[in-house]
Amino acid sequence: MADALAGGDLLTVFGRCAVDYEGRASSTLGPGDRHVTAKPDGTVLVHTDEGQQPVNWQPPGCSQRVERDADDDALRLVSTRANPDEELVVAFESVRQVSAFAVDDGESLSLTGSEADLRQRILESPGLVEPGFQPLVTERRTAAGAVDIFGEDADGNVVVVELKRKRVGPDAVGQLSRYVDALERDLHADATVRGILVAPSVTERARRMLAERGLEFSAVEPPGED
Amino acid sequence: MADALAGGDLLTVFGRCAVDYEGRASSTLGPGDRHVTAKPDGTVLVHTDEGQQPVNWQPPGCSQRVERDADDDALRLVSTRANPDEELVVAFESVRQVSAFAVDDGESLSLTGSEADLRQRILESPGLVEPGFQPLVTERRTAAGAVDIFGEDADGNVVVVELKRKRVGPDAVGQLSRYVDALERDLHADATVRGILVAPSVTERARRMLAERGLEFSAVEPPGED
DNA sequence: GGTTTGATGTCGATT
DNA sequence: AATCGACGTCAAACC
Repeated sequence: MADALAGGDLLTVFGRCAVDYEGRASSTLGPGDRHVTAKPDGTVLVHTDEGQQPVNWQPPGCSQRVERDADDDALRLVSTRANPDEELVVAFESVRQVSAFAVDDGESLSLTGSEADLRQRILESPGLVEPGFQPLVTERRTAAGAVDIFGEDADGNVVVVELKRKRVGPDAVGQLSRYVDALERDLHADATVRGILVAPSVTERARRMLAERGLEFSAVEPPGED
Repeated sequence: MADALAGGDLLTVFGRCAVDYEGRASSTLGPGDRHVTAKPDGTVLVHTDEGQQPVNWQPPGCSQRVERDADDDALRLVSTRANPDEELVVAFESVRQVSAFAVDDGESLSLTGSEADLRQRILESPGLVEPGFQPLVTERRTAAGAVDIFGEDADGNVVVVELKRKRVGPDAVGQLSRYVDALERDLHADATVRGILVAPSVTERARRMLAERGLEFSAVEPPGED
């Protein structure tokens, strides 16, 4: 088992265990049946029978080792990392299955429908934002961070576009607002800066917040399957 | 295997497979060795040998079924859900291991060091924010959302406190800023509203943004292990 | 290594 | 069912 850990295999253990974590936060989990995965990149995942997220975990890059208790011969998986200093201990009281798999996987995921795809769509058809909109730069830096699309409208006004791939809430309004404020500062007071939130839809509270700040919304869907 | 899916077991399959997903976004993944988990609550996880996150997944509540191809006898795991309409298909070309586990887990995770723990600490020792601070309400509603702690300072000014358990960036400043703006509206212009961001530390950009908006920062650590 | 932001984020609470 | 904000968020891009 220690060989598998050292040899680049993906290791899985199913059994009854208790889990302790100490690091950015602290947690304890009493005994129960769980599925534990230790990946060759240092990742550790502890899964119960419910939920998409692991109940405990350790990120890639961690050091992992298997210990066997001198007294009761019980199995323990210990994973540690520095910066931040964190430790995860999975203490098994019984083990039902241990497996080691050699993994051959050369393929990587191809995904469409992301914000990057929406940006591409806007750059190809700027009129989707509004007639006459002209993109000038993407990722333009401001004192408040990088603007998704920086451009100008049909009248030559500066336009800041913030993109979201799905329905937006107050957080996106805050983001757009920060960028508009920062640009008005950067460009002094000589230019009108319009802020347009581009997303499939907007929540009611976000719509009110946009109105209060003089910001706008334009409905555009991210590209679907092609 | 279909029995295990129906019977409340946790099912795992390791083998060479291709994965297709279509829903909020779309993805394809060519053939490779992966570890697939199907939980009795409807969760599906597809893990490669790298990374903490699954390369593909389906959330709890999905309907899952196992199909065997009439022609080549190949195994397929199909998971679907409505609202949003999503489908995940894992098509195996070879299987190295199939396991089904009955899971007995009555314990739940106990975690300390969360934002809720930080709030508790502040309510017990309000002076940590600043001398004379008096909490009045938690989760006070405003037009922009609920404020973490609403209170007043030694001079009777209204104080809005936004809590974060770790170092904060621009997003937290935007959040606090929205709450202060909303409260100044709600309470008309007759009161001074102070906004204080309470967290272990702040990034440089966030510090500048606080200063620009007349907001404040107070360094408080979340409670560690007890 | 720190900072900033996107994500098929997920998850829980509340309306 | 929709909304909102926390999360040991994770992960990537940029500096």
